[in-house]
Amino acid sequence: MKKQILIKFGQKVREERIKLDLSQEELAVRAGVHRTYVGMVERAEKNITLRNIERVAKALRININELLTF
Amino acid sequence: MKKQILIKFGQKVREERIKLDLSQEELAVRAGVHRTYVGMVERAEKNITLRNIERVAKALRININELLTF
DNA sequence: CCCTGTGCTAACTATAGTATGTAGAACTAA
DNA sequence: TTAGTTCTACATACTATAGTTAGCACAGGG
Repeated sequence: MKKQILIKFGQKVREERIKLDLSQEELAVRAGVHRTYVGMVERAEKNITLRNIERVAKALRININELLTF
Repeated sequence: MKKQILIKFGQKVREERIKLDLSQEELAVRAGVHRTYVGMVERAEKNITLRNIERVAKALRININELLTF
């Protein structure tokens, strides 16, 4: 794993999560995914799918294309 | 499958592919994915991952966030 | 000490992604 | 007509990996 695109995406997620002052677990609950999964995505250890990208974007209250703008 | 986000994404891919006058197979070769996979994505039968979204975007010569703008 | 947040591992199950083959539509040519 | 070509839909089936879950470690703040 650890591909550039995943690293950038993970950083963006973390950045937006911290802006909202959320813990990984809080974000996970909002997005309807598992606690450790958010950590894995932020650490670029998972190649997230489109449906989960959408869930995370909604949980972060930003547009999906904005979440993909690095 | 057949979630709204996948339908929109599939439509966008097809739209951009046709703009470039590419067949599904030509796009597949450019993106380094399988022939039938492009068809499945366009028909919203597959929940594409971020790395493949990037590959398809590059093959279509558009930005990844543009491909996620519906 | 707790308690919270995060990193990390390992194992599991669900599904993404690969590959082959069949069929049919639309076109081209003989 | 009939035959050949290209493109796409669709049905499996396989294998790789996404996504789930539990558990342990450790740091920082109460």
